[in-house]
Amino acid sequence: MLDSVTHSIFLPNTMGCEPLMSWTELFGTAEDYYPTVDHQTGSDLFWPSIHPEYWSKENVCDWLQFCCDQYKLDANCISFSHFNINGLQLCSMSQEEFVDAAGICGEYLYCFSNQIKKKSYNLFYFILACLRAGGIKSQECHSHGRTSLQSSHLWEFVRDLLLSPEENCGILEWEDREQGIFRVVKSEALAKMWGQRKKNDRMTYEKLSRALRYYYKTGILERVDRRLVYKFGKNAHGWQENKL
DNA sequence: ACCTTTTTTCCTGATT
DNA sequence: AAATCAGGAAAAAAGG
Repeated sequence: MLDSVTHSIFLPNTMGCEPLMSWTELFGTAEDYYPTVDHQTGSDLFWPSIHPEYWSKENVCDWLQFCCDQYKLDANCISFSHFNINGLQLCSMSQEEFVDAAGICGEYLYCFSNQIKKKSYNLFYFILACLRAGGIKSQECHSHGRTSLQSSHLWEFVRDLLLSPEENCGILEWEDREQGIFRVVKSEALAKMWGQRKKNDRMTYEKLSRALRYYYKTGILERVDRRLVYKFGKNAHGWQENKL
């Protein structure tokens, strides 16, 4: 039910970004659903609970992740590096800049960012409710203080690591940026990090690489005959420098 | 409850 | 010799 409704926010009429009016109409007040929502819990700053202008980079990431998840935006058309910014910067982005950074998704993101800038506490509450209903996922994302987007698949994890120098710390390295060829520099570290992500402390590079080999079949990766070297295949997206 | 896809685990054997 | 690569098989986890 949430899905159908929320979709209608984003996939409707043209480019126009008219404000969302009907939250209470649709859902009742947020309090009806989450009477105990506390929008300034001690430890973690939930991004929905603070005005976007005050968001940290992490908050922006979480917001982006939320949008992708909740509105089924294709993360592949989003240039993550463009969103390595804080809330103030996010708020000052024009529609053109959103489109630059995220193609067609940028229009929706622009739309949504406008909504949250506007004020609409009901909207904040609604988002918070979605996050909580969606369970641990987004919260974990927070508690681990991740600065990159969570992605469920191994190849996306690898890709995002490749794309975020901060977290990468020399674990992966581009061999040929244009062709999507990369090398695993620290195999054990990679396995450990993937294990962390999956909450599996028994992960090893042996096992991780088995999973990577399965990608050859699906065209996510292509075989490179060098040890510890892989190449993104035609079915992998979002790794190119100038994507869209 | 069921089904599909992805990932994990384990293994045998080859290669570097 | 120690890592890595190759996949088959099967089980578990995830997602729908």
